[in-house]
This record gives sequence, C-alpha cells and structure tokens, in this order.
Amino acid sequence: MASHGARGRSGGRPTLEEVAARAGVGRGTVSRVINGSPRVSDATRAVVEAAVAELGYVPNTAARALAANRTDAIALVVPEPETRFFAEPYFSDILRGVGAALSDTEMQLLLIFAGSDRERQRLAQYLAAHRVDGVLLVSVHADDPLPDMLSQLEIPAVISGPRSAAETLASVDSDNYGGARQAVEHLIGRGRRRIAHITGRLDVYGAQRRIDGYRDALSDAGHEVDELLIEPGDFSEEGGRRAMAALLERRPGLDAVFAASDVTAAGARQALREAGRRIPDDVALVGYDDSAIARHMDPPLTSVRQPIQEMGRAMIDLLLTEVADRRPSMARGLERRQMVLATELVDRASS
Amino acid sequence: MASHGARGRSGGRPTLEEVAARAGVGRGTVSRVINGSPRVSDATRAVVEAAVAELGYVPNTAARALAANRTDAIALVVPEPETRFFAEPYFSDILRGVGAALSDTEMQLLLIFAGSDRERQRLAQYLAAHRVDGVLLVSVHADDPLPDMLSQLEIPAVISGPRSAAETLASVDSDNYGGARQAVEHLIGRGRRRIAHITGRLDVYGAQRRIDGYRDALSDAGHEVDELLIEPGDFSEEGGRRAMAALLERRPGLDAVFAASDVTAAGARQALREAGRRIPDDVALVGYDDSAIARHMDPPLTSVRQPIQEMGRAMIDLLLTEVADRRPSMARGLERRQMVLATELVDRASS
DNA sequence: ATCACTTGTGGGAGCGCTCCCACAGTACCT
DNA sequence: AGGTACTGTGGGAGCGCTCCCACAAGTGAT
Repeated sequence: MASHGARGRSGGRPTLEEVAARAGVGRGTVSRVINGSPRVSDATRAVVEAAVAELGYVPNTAARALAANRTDAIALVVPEPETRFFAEPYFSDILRGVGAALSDTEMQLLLIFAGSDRERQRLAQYLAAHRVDGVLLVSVHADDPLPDMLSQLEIPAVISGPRSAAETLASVDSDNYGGARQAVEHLIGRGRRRIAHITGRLDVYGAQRRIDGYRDALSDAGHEVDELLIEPGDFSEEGGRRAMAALLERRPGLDAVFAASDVTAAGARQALREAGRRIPDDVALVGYDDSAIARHMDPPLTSVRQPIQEMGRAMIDLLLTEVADRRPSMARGLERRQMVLATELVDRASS
Repeated sequence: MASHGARGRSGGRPTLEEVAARAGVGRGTVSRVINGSPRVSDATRAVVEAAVAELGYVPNTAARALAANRTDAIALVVPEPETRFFAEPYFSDILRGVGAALSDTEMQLLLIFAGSDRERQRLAQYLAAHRVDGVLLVSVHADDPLPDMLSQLEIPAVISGPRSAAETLASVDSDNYGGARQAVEHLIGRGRRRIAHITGRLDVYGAQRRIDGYRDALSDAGHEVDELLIEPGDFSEEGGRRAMAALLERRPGLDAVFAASDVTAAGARQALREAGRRIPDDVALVGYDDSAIARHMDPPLTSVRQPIQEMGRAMIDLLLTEVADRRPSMARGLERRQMVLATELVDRASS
C-alpha cells in the first residue's frame, strides 16, 4: 500500500528538513545546531532547539553514518574460545565500566563474539567494512592476528592487557607486577617464609609480570628465590590443583601459596585439603582477581583486586581519544597510550 | 585535503555500483544477488558473485539501513539498577546463548544499559528513533514501563521471565515451577521431612512459581505445607542470611532448606554455620541457578540448573520471527510466543 | 499473428543526513 | 571610499544503498 516515497512522509519521524522548515532556517543551520557547531548565532540556535523539541526530532543514525562516513559505534570484541573468560565476573565488570563511560557519549556499543572460525570470518568482514569507529579488545593472546589486522585497517583499538612490554596498540592494564608484590609482601608480613607461586599461562604477559613481582618481593625482603617453589598453572581450577599437588610433593615444607588467579587458588585449595593441610594454619593462600569465588570460598580467600570497572572506563577514554584524533586530524596526541591501574589487596581469612 | 566527493573514490571500499560495472550488469541486479532474491538467472548470479569476490565487496550497512528503513541490529537491554544481576553468571550465559544464535544471522547485537535515569532517557530516544529492529529484555521488574513503551512503538520484543501469567510480550523462561518441584522432591527422597523455603523477591513472577512448585511438591507427597517454613528473601546473600536466621528461630527442627537462588543459599549457609548446624548432616541445602558459587561453596551446593544459554538462543529465535513477521507483513505467526525450558537438578554434597 | 502472462534486467528516484561552496552582512583597517 | 576579513547562513551535491517502474525477451494460449 504505502509507496516507497510515501513511507517516510506519513506520520513518520520528523526529519532535519522538517525541523528547518519549522524553524524557518536552512538545513545546514539545523545540522550545525544539532552537532554543536559554534558558528551559529544564539538567537538562531534557540529557535532551532525549540523546533527540535516541539517536533521531537531525533537524528537518523543511518543517514548520518552514510553521509559522514562514521558510525558512532564501537565494538567490544570477545575472542571467546575459552569459557573461563565468561565464567568469571571479569567480563561483566569490564562491561559495566565500558557501559558507564559510554553513557556520557553518543557512542553505541556493539558486542561481537569471535570465538569460532565463522565468527572470526564475520568479524573480519565487519572490520573491513568499517562498520565501527573503534574496537575494544579483551583477553587477547600473544599470537592472535586480530590486533595486527586492526592496525592494518587503521581502525583505532584499545587492548586490555598488553601482549608484551613492547605493545604498540593502546592498552589498559592493572599493575600485575605491583599486585603480585602486594600479595607476597603481605604473606611475608604474616611471617610466612616458604612462599610458593602458581603462575598463570606463561604466554600471557600479565602472568609474567606477576612472576616478576613475586620474585622481586622476595629478593627485596632478603629472601632468596627458590625456583622449585614456582609451578606453572594455566589460570584454570584443574591447573591449580595439579600445580599444588606437584608443589607439595617437591616442597612439602611450604607455608604459603600465591596463586595467579582465584580460580587457580580454588584448585590449589582442593589439593591442600586432600593433602590434609589446613588453611591458613598450615598453608596461607592468596589469589588474584578478587572475584565472587574469593568471597564464597571456605575459608574466604585473600585476593588482589583489580579495578576492573575503572579499566573499562579507561579503555573507553583511550579509545575515544584515538577515534577523535583520527577524525579531523588534529595534532596526534601525546602518546600516553599505555595505562596501568593500581591494585589493592583484600585481606580475608585464608592468609 | 580530501574533498567530500573524493573521499569514497580514492582506494576506498568498493561500492555496489563498482561491482555492477565489473560484472557488466545493472545496480538492481547486484542488489538482488546479494540479497538472495530468486529473480536472477543462474548465469548472472555467478558473474555477479565472481565480481563480488574479486573486489572483496562488502555492503555498506549505513546505506542499506537508510534505504531500506531497517537496521539489522537488535538491542539487548539491561535494566541494571541491581548489581546482583551482573555479579552472577546469568548475564554472561544469556549473552553467550544470544551471541551463538546471532552468529548464524546478519544481525548485530547492541548492548544498552538502562540503569540510571539518564541511560533510560537515552534508551527512550533510541527506541523512538527506531535504531534497532528488535529488543531483548532481561530481568525486568513487574512495574517497569519499558515493555509497554516497546509495544506502543510497535517494536518487536522478547522478555526473559514473563512478568505475570498473563504476559503479553513474547517471553522465554525456565520452568520455575518444575525446577522447584525437582528440588523439593529430591529433598523428600533423601528422607527430609521439615523442608523450609527461602523465597525470591515476591514481585518477581518466577519467584512466585517457585513457591507454587515448593507447595505442590510437598502436598503431592502427602506432606502438609507449614506456612511458617516459608520465609521471604530477595535473592541477595544478606536476605538469605536473615531469612535463615528467622526460620531457625521459628522452626528449630527444620532439616532442609530450598533457597530461591544460589546466592540466597550462600547467605543461608552462613546463618546455619553460625547456629552450629552442619550441612548436610543436620540441614540439607539446595539452591537455584547452578552458578559458579554453587560449585565453589563448602560443601558444594546442590542446585537447580536453568539452561540459560539455551534461553538466550530461544529469545533470539522468537525475536527474529517477530522481526520477520513485521517486515513484509506475512500472516502473523501462530502465536507460540511463550516458551518454557526445562530445568535439571545438579546433585552435590549439600543435600 | 495477436494477446497475455512470466522472467529477468536496467536504472531513476529517493532515504536523511553532512560537507562545502557561495554569498550577504558587518566590522575594521587603510 | 575601497579593500580585507571575518561571522552566519542557505542550499546543491553526494554518501551507497533499496524499491519500483519500465521494458525486453521468452512462452504459451487463442
């Protein structure tokens, strides 16, 4: 019934043109007003704003995107091969920070899953089509091709957790080194002497930094580092269990464990139980992340809290700066593109 | 430097017009091919597809949205006043189901937070501007104006967890009634006789259904329902603690508790501990949700698992049907718009 | 041979916006 | 008086698509 041409007319949402007519000005002027251009007189601006309000005008995003060649959307890409990522509050918290930061802007948030190969394929198309102004990358592995693809396409991107000390992409991270130090210093302060460390996945830069922090904290306190007290884990519960069992076998006299994640600590706790060690009486336990698991573990787990929500915020801030920079090409920013946020030790009964 | 007109030309992404030229056909034909219209000869289709492949053509979404008056995007709206919602795996799981279902389609997923007033405001604008083809609503309260706004705007929507038995919106839910029955029947089967129930928030329909299930399971087993064994909670940990304390005071002889959520159960466990009751020896405990908390609790918590990922999938399926129906106005579907998925009891050490 | 369909195709018009050029008006120098 | 420089404004052109009308060509009934 309704012809193509008539579609928009009949009772549809008002267009910029209709606002212009109503306000008795030209299209360009209305456009300037709604985009906050300074080149409009106060009187005209007031008239236009009144017309906008009266008509309930809301700009059409599609038209704007087409004309301006930008989308006002950013994507949060979740390379979700590992279920782990989702099972932890980490993700939700990042999302909250991102959401909060975004609600101050006009940007919209696209959520893209890039777990399966087909999803990756689709993502590549998205990016190639420049359907987003910028990309947020969380939990990326060292060998992921995604970051390079992004720089090749010149799409602004921010990564959470740099891939190495030489990360070229803008990044936001918590202070893994400092967090590990806090944990170990806390244990030392509690009188522990034989402190073990169950690491994270060794191909994750942050896990390396935690090892460095562990080492330095011991050295600086005048303890020497016993390499046999360091056992590789993989952030998983089962990995934590295995690593703990190995450590108990090798160094039965250990009196504390710093685990690279809460989940790892949960696994370690199991192994400790099975070996008949009491927590914290025989062995003190400290985790990392301060996730829900830490609060509900028995005994409640001392853990290093990362300001995850703030990290989400910071990622958005960085990304929006990059996006803006890329727009009418201002002098490129002062290269403050790596951001590290402080951690905090949450002291509970396990240590 | 680059003029407006030159922007797209210089090395930019290929347009439909360029594909048409390359294939030696008209624009309309290319459009038909990429949209899968049957009114194209096989020969022509092959030629066009070859051109698309050679040029690496990807349609411009903004242009398509503008011309066709649709967005190919749906929004997942999170009315996130309560942090609880986020702290639980529920959200992530829904998201995973939604993401999985969506990866089979061309739809993109927008994540919209509608916690604060300002965010609500923005959401209203979004919806008014018809920036999405459909909306997914999770964890909506009985008195939320959002659902009505959506039907007024005639935007297809699916709600997770109907607001009442008379829900008018399409909805997906797990079998709260059946799940509660499973839990209670399990406890009865274990020889428990004085089974208490800590409810969820009473303004949540699902919580009501769980109470019904609790009641009927007892009645059908020939037990009579002791109203003083039912204590209202609010899904929170603190609420669980409080309710449990009240129950212990009122009915010290109880030998089992069915809590309306895992978090509630965690609170109850605390109160039981403080009262010196052992789990499961003195009091058996069953939760609901089978979240990470259940696995890590001490002892591990028996819980009713909802197929949350499947629920996400189902929501998408329902929504896409609605969106399609609304498009070239086919005969409206057969009104199978409420969907209920089965639950499963996960038996652990707490019962 | 004529008419009436059907199938496949080309291309004009239009979606609602931004960008930019042109130009009127005003202000301040020479 | 004429220049030069701004500020503010209007509106044409164009972004890359979809929709639809027009029309060519083929098919079969009359």
